[in-house]
Amino acid sequence: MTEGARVYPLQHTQPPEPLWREVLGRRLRALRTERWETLAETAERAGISPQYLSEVERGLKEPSSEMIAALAGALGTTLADLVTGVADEFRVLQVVGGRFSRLDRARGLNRGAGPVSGPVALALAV
Amino acid sequence: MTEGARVYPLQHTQPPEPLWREVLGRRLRALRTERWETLAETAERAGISPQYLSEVERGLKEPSSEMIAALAGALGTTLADLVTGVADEFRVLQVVGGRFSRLDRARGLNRGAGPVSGPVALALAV
DNA sequence: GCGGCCGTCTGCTGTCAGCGGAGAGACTTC
DNA sequence: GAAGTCTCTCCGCTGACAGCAGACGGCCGC
Repeated sequence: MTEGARVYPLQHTQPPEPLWREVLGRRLRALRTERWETLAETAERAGISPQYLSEVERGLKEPSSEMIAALAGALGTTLADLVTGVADEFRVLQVVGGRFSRLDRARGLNRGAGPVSGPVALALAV
Repeated sequence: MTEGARVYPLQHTQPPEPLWREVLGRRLRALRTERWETLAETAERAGISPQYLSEVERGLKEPSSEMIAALAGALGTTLADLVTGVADEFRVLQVVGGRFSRLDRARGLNRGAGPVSGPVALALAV
């Protein structure tokens, strides 16, 4: 019975609304793959490591503002355009999982506490 | 750390393009003041301290994605709307503060063709 | 097989997020 | 005019995480 305890180490409660870093990462990866570039290429131009860029694109790490600016430059776009793209993607994702957002909004904050119920399927083609 | 403790207090002047955290903070403060609320009120609803909210609004601290979501909820808006507002503000600031930006954007991108002459890396100036 | 390229996972260390405490203005009331 | 209150901001501390070096599995060409 030792196999029972399976603990997820870094599991943030998955909110009904996707997080900023997740949508941003998705957008960054889209921009990079559109240009047919590898992690190493884009990362070098942005002055960061490819490992870290991989984690940022998957929404696992929170990039600083300087990072975001560097990545926007490395991907041949501006912060304004990048943020606009993220905003658009938010709209799309909101339509998919957005039934809960009002409820969640009324609740205020769930700072790591509070059970989040609700299966959220973020299946989306970019 | 035997050397004299030289501390760099997170200081940077305005880059040609404003940073994400700066524009976001500006937008957050605008949303809060529009509702005639104090730092304490909004902060309590978001579950954070008013001191910290003050620093976030002034662009001094980098809020996490969960923080941003909580603040959006506390201000009665959604992440999508908040990010859209930030994107709009980016455009405005771009026109006002930087005559580079249009030119910069029109310059397009250097399509992965070799290393960019100016490394796009973090530009923290004096 | 094997060597190189691509992306991801694992630890580690330095830095900063986030808060508690206190101070500076601006009013109000006595 | 001082004592109280309310607002926002500055300072110092500590736990948490950003960011990277090293290594690994999958995939291709030779």
